[in-house]
Amino acid sequence: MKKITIGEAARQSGVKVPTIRYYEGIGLLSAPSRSEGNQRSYEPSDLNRLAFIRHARELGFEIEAIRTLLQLQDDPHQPCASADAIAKARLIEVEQRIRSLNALKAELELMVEGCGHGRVDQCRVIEVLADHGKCAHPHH
Amino acid sequence: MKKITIGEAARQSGVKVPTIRYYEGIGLLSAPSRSEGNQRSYEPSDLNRLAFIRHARELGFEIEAIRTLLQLQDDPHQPCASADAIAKARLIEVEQRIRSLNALKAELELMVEGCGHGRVDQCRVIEVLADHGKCAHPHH
DNA sequence: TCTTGCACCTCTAGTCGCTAGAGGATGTAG
DNA sequence: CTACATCCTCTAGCGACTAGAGGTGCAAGA
Repeated sequence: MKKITIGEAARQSGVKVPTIRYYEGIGLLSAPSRSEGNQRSYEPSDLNRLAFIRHARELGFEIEAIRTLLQLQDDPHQPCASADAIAKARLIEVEQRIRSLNALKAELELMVEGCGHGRVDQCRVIEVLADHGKCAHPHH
Repeated sequence: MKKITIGEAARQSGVKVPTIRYYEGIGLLSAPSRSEGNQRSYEPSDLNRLAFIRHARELGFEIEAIRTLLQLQDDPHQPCASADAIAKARLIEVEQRIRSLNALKAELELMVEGCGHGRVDQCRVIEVLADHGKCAHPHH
């Protein structure tokens, strides 16, 4: 149960020091106790919360979504419908993003393949950018 | 060859009015001539440039990359190696992004499937977030 | 004990690519 | 002439940090 400095918490959680302070500032993390010299001193249990946030951020959840998820975690007797809804919404976002990135990928591949490595006036990269009609799938 | 107001340019190019002014402000678009009453008045040829920018933005190119691409377009005798390099770099970015989003998608699907729609203390969504080790592929 | 040097503190400002709003001028249709 | 839409400039805000200035705390070596 020994206390941890912010630097140690950063190392163990993988969340950077200024980011931890930022999370505290926006109320995502409650303010820890302080040492005599006014330095933040964390409980080991704070690391769980930090890991939770980090993981959720890696999965692309927005801060406000994470705020809700943390509140749910704090009150385990609530129904988990909201958590489910947040995750489902995120899944749909990700699926859409993948679809649109796949379209972009196809477009970029055509551009790059079509580049004859000559001069700009024969370059398909520039040409396609200048004329959307030359896209393979012009509906992006 | 008749002149066009900013609103009309916005309608025809699909770039919003404040965004056109913003592009002018950061020097992506050269300042157009003005009417007697100080209102911007565009040439039809400005619409091409606007369309180019819009298309490049849709493909996810950053403003600085677009700035370079526009310079290349303005000087068609240059070799197109830079354009090619920019497009290739963007392609690699997109491919990486797709890979990482596919990993996220798998993760989110597991979370959502595993949610028994009961209470938070049995919810896989919360559980997985709290413990990265429960991920299917913990290397994100 | 002193000093070195890193880690910590707060605060402000910057990043990117816009977007929103205030407060006022211009242009056009009836 | 009067509405009303559109235009103008300017500043501030968004999300999620990141960077830097200017100062304090703390542990270890000489």
